[in-house]
Amino acid sequence: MTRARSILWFRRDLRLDDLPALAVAHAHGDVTPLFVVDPAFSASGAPRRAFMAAALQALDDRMGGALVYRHGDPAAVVPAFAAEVGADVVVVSRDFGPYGRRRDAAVAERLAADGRRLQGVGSPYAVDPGTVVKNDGTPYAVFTPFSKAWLAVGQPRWAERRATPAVGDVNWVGAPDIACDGPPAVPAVDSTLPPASEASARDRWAEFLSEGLDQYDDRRNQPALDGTSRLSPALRWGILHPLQLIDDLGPVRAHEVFRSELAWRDFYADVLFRRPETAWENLQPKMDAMVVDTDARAKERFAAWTEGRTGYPIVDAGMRQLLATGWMHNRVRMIVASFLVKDLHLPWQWGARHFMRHLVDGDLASNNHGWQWAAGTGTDAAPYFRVFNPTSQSERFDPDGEYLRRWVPELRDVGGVAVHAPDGLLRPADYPPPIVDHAAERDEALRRYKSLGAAAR
DNA sequence: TTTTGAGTTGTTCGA
DNA sequence: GTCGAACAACTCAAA
Repeated sequence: MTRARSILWFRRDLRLDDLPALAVAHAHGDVTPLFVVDPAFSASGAPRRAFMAAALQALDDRMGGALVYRHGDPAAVVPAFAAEVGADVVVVSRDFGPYGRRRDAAVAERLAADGRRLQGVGSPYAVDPGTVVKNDGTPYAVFTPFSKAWLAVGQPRWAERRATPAVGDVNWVGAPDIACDGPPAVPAVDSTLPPASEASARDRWAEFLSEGLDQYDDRRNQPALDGTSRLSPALRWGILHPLQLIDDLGPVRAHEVFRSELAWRDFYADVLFRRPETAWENLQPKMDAMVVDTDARAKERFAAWTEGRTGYPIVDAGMRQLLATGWMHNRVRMIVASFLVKDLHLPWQWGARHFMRHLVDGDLASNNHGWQWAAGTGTDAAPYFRVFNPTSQSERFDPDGEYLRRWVPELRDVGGVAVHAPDGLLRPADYPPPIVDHAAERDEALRRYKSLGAAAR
C-alpha cells in the first residue's frame, strides 16, 4: 500500500525553513513539491525572471531535485496534477492578492469537484491581511494608527510563536520519477543583490544586523551607501519570512524604523486585500478628475523616463539602476515617481506597470500603493504641494554624486556640485539636456491639483 | 455625538 | 546661511 501523499504547491513562499505549509504537508505523508510556471510571467524583465528562477533552483537543490515544474494556467494544471499523482490535498501558503485569490478560488473549486481540497496555511506577512481592525471592526485607512494596532495585535502572537521546526525527514516524491516540464529560463544578469537562496538571505540578514541596522535610520536614505538590507526581493519571494527578521529586532530606535517598514508592507497588503480594485484604480475616486497627459508627447517622455535619459541625473541614475539590476534604492524610487507624476504629468499606472515588470522585489500591493501615495491618489496621500525637486534631493541624499556617476557614466568627469544638474558648458555632449523645466512643471502640477479642488467644490 | 489632534519620506520664500 | 511660515482642506481615529 502506498503512503498518503500531498502536494506542496509553491507560489511566493520559496523556502523550506519556517514554512508552516511544509509542516502541514509533511503531516499528511509524502510530499510532492510543485511549481507552476505561469506564461503571464514571461512579460517580466530579465532580472526579475532571473531572480525567480534562481530562487526556484536554490529551493530545488534543498529538495534533492524533486521540484516538479509544470507550465500553464494553474486552474487547469493543479487539479490535473493532483489527479495524476493521486494526492487528496494541495497545501499552499495563502495568497491575499487579487489575482491569487481568484486563482486559488478557481483551483479550490475544481479540486473540490474531484473530492480533493486546497489547504491554505500561513501567509507571507507578519500579521495576515484583514486582521488589524479598529474598535468598531472596520479597517484602518491611515498608516500610523494601523501600525500601532498592528504591533498590539502582532507582538503577543510573535512572542508565543515557535518557528516551524526544521523538517529534515520529509519524503519528497517528485522529479525525476514524476514527469516534469523544464524550469523557467535563467537570463544572464549583472545583479548586485544577494543570491536567491535561503542561506545567502540569512547571511545577508546576519551581516546587516551586525553592521548596518543600528545606523539604518540615518543611512537608509543615501543611495550610494549600502545602508538598507536589500532583502526586499527575499521577502517578496518568501525566501525569508518577515517574522524571521522581526524576531531579531530589539528596542532600539533604528530597529523600530526597520520594523515600521515591515509594517508598511503589511499595511499595503491589507489595503489591497480590502479594496482589490485599487491595484490599478485610484483609491480616492475624487482624483479621477485629475488631468494627466497620455498623448504622443507624453509617450515620448515616458520612454525617456524608462530609459534613463530625462536629463535629470538622479532620475536617470535610478531608472538605469532598475533596468540593469532589477532593483532601485527606495529614496530614488520616490524621486523618479514624483518626477513621472508631477514633472511629466503621466498616469501613475504607467510608472507602476514599469516598476512591476522590472523590480525583482515588485509586489502589487506595496508597489502600486506606493505609487498612489506619490500621485496623491491613495491612502495617506502626500499633500499635493509636496513636489520633489530632483536636483535638491540629489544634492541632499547623494552629496558627492557618487551614485550619479556610478549609474550615469557620461557624468564621470563632471566635477563638484554640477553633477547634480550639469547645464551649459558643463553638460557632457553625450548627456541629454533636461526634457522638461522642473520649476515650470512644478507650477503646472500645482495648477492641476488646484483646479481639481475647485471642480470638487 | 462632538470635538480634537494629527497625518512617511518636501519646497520655497522672505525675514 | 538659517529659520519659520505658508502651501488647503479634508479625513481619520480616538477621546
